[in-house]
Formats: sequence, structure tokens, C-alpha cells
Amino acid sequence: MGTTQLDTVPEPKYWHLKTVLSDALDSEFAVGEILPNERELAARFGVARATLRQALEQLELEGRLQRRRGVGTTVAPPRVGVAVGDRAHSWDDTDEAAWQPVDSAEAAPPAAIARLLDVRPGTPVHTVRRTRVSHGQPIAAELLYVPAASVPGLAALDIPPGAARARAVLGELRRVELEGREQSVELGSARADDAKRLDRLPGAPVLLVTTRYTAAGRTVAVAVATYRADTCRLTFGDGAGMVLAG
Amino acid sequence: MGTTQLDTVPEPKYWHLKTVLSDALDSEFAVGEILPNERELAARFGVARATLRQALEQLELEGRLQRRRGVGTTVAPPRVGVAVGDRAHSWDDTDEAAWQPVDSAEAAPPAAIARLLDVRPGTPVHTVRRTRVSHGQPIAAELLYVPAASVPGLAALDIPPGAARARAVLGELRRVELEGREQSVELGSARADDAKRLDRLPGAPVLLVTTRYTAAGRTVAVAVATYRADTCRLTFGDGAGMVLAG
DNA sequence: TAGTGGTCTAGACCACTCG
DNA sequence: GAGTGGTCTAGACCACTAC
Repeated sequence: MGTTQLDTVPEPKYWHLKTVLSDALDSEFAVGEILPNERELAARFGVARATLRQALEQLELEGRLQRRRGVGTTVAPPRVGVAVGDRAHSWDDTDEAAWQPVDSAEAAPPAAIARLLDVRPGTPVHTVRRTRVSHGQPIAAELLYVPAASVPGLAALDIPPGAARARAVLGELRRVELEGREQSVELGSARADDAKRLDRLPGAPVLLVTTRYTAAGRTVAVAVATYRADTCRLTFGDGAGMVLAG
Repeated sequence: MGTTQLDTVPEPKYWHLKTVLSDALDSEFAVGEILPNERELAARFGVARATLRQALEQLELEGRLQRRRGVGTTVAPPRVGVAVGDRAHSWDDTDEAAWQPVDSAEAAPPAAIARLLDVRPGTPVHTVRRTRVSHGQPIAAELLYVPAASVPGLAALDIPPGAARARAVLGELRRVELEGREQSVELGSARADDAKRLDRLPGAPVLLVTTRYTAAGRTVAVAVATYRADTCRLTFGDGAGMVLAG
């Protein structure tokens, strides 16, 4: 009783620091503005640099800050609303502006994907890599798995691996009459290759969106999309216009 | 060329460590098993404890590990698929088993919520707290905002704040003919109160699900649900049965 | 080359759980 | 009270960016 907090437990320094910084960001900084460097901030608040970094990491996780090695720490703009659950097919022509085909190959999917696709483990399937761009920035990297049975017309085309082949696979997929889709979202950390595509360091927090496309009771394709968690707000059912929640 | 890696860049220790531990988890440990403590693991791998912890943090973020102060680090079970985007209304009777009303009050919502609700900032609305439970564990804490106009019958009931009132508000909401819903998902960190409800430390990574319920073109209610990111996989459109992606 | 954030160390102490 | 994970320090060096 009578302490400065209702709780008796002492608040960790980095947590308190985060609150102070968060308030400062609201009142004293504009989007894009560069903060003082970590060593100076740490000195100013009288903490070790590691402690200061712990607070910055939290704020970056919440999308408030953006840190770039060799450059500095800047105030991040509000997260972009990204539609991932609208009714349109993900390989429709209308998505061409957002999704850029990168390349395509044939490979055996991971065991978990093989199970989703309902193919035997080790069976090679078509893979398509795409990158999603918004406001000039890459926001997602996707790997699409398509069993050969879903795109019977592809074999006749005989296209070598590459971007052209990626477009061909997507073109064949458009012929399929989709019945539905199931999606799931979970937290993950960026693999090295995805991180590079997303202009992030390996291990950066990402939102993993797994989509299963079905037609006539069968699984036509499975997509695993890796969205930057720091800059993206995924929207479902036309929620793209929603402003962010406090 | 000729180095141990294709990349010339040296891999950070904690990243390599994470890979090694991840493989060990797959092959040598069962779900629920307790790992050696951090000091011993660090010694065994010849790194500082802070470095070892960096690897463990990543694995916990990916839902592979569960750490509890005073207890130890255990191998986490696969993430639970949690339906958040099915067609059913979130306050249907069928959800009663999953969602437990906690309490209810009347308060002015944050500015961002007021905007979503289309009420003037500072206008008091009904708030309802609920907790979602799965397999005996709390997995989500929700705060529901309901403008008085959406539940005109409530005033006549005159129920004091508490769980009974929460049930009353939900009961009145069931009278409303819902038209649709918009949802968004983003990464956040748990506030102190939510963290306590979710049996986590403040700042733990969470998935923030904001839902706007509409009827006749108007916003009936807005819900902000805080899901544990370490244990939950959010599913949309009947994807609850999907197994997790590699 | 100077300055930034990213990684790493070797310690210390604290808060918590449990026997 | 013993043992665990959580916080914190004061340094060091590295990788990257930009001038």
C-alpha cells in the first residue's frame, strides 16, 4: 500500500522505458523521423544499451519503429491493411499488380504440405514463388504448391523453370473452378531466403498464412505466404478499410 | 568457395544454435519433456547464456518451446487451430463453452475504437470482457465494445457491472440481425492485464484480432481479441482441421 | 572512414516455483 | 532453500550504410 504502483511487483526497466518511448513517439516525433542512436538513447535514460534495445525491439514488434543496420531507427508509418481473405481467387488477373511471379520449379514438398495436398510424401509437385508488393515495398513472399494433377495442361507446354513458367502454372490454375478455401494465420520467424526477399534479417517476425484451395472436394493447391509482421495488418472479409486498433 | 556454407556471410551463433536445437527437438525430445536448464545448455554449446537465450526466444516465438519462470523449458505441443473466422456469430449460444463472460462495464473507448464504432470520441459504450478457453488453457482475452444504440433493451434491465451483466449484453446482442463482419489480424505484445489473463508475462507476443460486426450498414459492435501467439494458429473459413505448415 | 544497428560475452541480481 | 527463467550491466567486436 502507498507505493507508486497499485501492483507491488516492480515494473521491469525495459517495460517502463517502452511506455515512455511510446508516449514520446506519439507526441514528439513524426513518421519517418530518425531517433537518436541507441548509445545516446541508453545514456539519456541511464540504462545499458541492451536494456534500451529490449524496449526498441518491443516497439518494432508492435510496428511503431523501424530499425535498419548502418542507417538508424525511424518512426514507422501505421501498418498497411492487406487483404488476404477476400473472395477473389489469389491467382486472378486482378492480383497481377500486387503479386509478382518470381520463378517456378518442380520439387517434393515438406511432409506437412504433402499431407495437406493429399499426395504421398516425396512426390514432386509444381512450386511457384511469388512476391507481394505494396506501396513499392515487398510485404510478402509466397510459395505455392500445385500437384501435377491440378494442372494437366502444363506438361504439354514444356517450359523451363523460371518466371515464365510461374506465369504458365498460374495460367493453368485459372482454368480450375474453385470451390472454396481454408486459411490459417500463425506467428513465425523468417527463413533466410524469405528474409532476404522481404528486406529483413533472418528470424524477423512474420505472419504465416497457409491457404488450401479446394475444388470438387479435392485439394487443388496449397500456398504458404510469409508476411512481414512489423508492417502488415492482415484483413479478412473486406476489412481493409478498418483503422488500426489501439 | 569451399567453406562450410554456400553463403560467404558468417551465420550468427544464435541462428545456428536455433537450427541445432530445432533438429534436436524433432529427433530427441518428446512433447512436454523438460530441457536442461539455460546455464547448462549454454555451457554445453560453449556460448554465453544470453546467446543461448536468443535462440530459445526464437524457438518459443515459433511455438516449439514453452518457458516458465521457476519451472523450466519444455517442448511445446503443436499449435492449436482456433476458429476465428467462421460464419457463426461470436456470441451465439454455441460459443458459450469456448467463451466465458468475465465482466462488463460502461466506459469511453479508445479513439481508434470510437472511430470504428462511428461514435463521437469520449462517448461511453458498453464493454464486455470475455476469456476464450481451449483444452483447459486460456488462449484469448477479448474486449467487446457495444454502443448503447445497439442494445436498446439493456437499459430497462438495470444490471450492476459484473459477469451477469456481461451475459445480459451478449443476450441483447443476439437479438440483432447481423449482416456481416470484417476482421483484421496483426502482431502485438500483451498488455499487463491481458498477459495476466493469458498466464503470460507482459509483452508476450500476441495476435490481435479486431472484428467489426455490421447490420443494416451500421456498426453494431467491435471486438478486440488478444490471442496467445505462441500456442495459437488462427483459422478462417473452416480451416480448423488443417495441419500446421512446415 | 565514421556512424549505425547486430551480435556476443561474463558476469550479477531478482522473481518465481516447488519440495 | 535450491533451482529455474527474467532482467540488467559494461564492455567488445562485427556487418552494413552512406558520405
